[in-house]
Amino acid sequence: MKMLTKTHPTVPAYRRIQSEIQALIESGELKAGDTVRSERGLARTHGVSLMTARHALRELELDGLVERHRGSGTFVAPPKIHFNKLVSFSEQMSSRGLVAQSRVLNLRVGEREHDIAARLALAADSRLVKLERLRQANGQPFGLEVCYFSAEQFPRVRRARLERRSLFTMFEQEYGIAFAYADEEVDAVAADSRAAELLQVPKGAPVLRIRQVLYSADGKPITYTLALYRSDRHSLLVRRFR
Amino acid sequence: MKMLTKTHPTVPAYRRIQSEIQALIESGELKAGDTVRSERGLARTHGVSLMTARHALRELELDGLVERHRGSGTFVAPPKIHFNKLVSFSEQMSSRGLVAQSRVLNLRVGEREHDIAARLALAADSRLVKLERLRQANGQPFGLEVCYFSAEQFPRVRRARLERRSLFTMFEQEYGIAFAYADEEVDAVAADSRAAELLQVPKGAPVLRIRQVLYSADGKPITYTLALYRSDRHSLLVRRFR
DNA sequence: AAGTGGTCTAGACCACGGC
DNA sequence: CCGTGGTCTAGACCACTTC
Repeated sequence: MKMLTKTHPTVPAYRRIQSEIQALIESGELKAGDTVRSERGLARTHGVSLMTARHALRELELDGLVERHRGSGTFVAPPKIHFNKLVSFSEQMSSRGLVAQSRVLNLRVGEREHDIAARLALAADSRLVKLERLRQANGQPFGLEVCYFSAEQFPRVRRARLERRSLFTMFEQEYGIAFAYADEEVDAVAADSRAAELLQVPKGAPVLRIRQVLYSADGKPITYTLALYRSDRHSLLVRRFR
Repeated sequence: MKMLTKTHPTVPAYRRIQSEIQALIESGELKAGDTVRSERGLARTHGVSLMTARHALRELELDGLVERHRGSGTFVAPPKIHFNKLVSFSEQMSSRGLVAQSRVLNLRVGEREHDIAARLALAADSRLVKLERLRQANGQPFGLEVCYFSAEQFPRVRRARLERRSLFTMFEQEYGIAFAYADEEVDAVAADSRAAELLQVPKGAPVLRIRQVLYSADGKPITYTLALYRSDRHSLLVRRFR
């Protein structure tokens, strides 16, 4: 019944313990397979009860950072490969050791396209920003992306910035929007003549089409993107469960 | 300090409480938005401590079955739409209101294909079962699937059964294998003449190619499937997070 | 046997929500 | 104000793994 020793916003004790261990793992001081201090050890040195120390380790387990084995201990989990993870184009490229580049082909403000507005849960005649970019990896054309979003809600778009920063970053920094998830519809289509030329493939070549709606943390659709990828340079990885 | 009142395998108290509430939800007795009994209420009627009742509700929350709100209570969560879920062909079809059919084009035992054996973590010269099926929906050709698995581990394959039961079911019933997840690599290719004929599309038409490795619950790869789908009749839905 | 995680108790105080 | 979930205590016994 003490409940003292806190800065006012009262970070729970189990959170502090959890963060401390998480920091050790993220800094590399604890590597995959290393044993993590036991419940009893943590309880003693942090001056908390067993249940509280246990809570901290349980949360780390739920986050996938540690594995717990009855009778033997708690261990740093092997780094997870993130499947079905939402990443920006540049993150995607750099994780494969490629240099990402983007060329803005078109940037128009004020487009009206009913079907796309509908997908973004906007009024049918809403003004949209339409941004068309050619994605390149190591200087080679890779994909063609056309992205739409509300011109009213997001008026500050500057072409120059988009050449360097991702749209992703722009939305986060300029508008404080945190993206949470994206729904993608994937199929195969034949490249039309314009796409073929830009992607440098024969007209009619099969390309991967991805139509994506990106949602913010509060569940609102923010952008709609139609993308065509050269199939020889891009394939999609999906993990399905259960 | 009692710890009595148990059948021998000792189902933990929090699990019993959890199962009981889960049953109420699954049977429809509790519907989305309904309030679930409080920690204190459950503790009293189940004769357990608050921490134990709390544990039960916490697990239900982690399973996504309930939402908890401090100060107001615990509520049945709205039913979740399962994204990136592993389902059989027939489940996939019936969820769209279509009738699934399968025609076995080929069933060969004893194939040796080094690259595929490698993907299944088998010795390079392992004997494989190769099963080729034409998938149809409402009588229309839909996709072409070639599936491989170890002939040594799974010798009991009967053509007749595969026309009706899914491979999925066969593995589960005959070998007690529970599938856990699948990794899929998706791209777009042009239909070769055989695929074009079977799928009734022009030669060279873009088709969606999915190469899938299916894993059992213990993380072992069980089957490798190469599938081609008519793009006009099938598109893949993926949800990506974060 | 010693140490670990898993379950559990019988309380407590707190912050928050709705009345 | 009262009921709710969130955090926490100072213990306990059990099942399991390692030595």
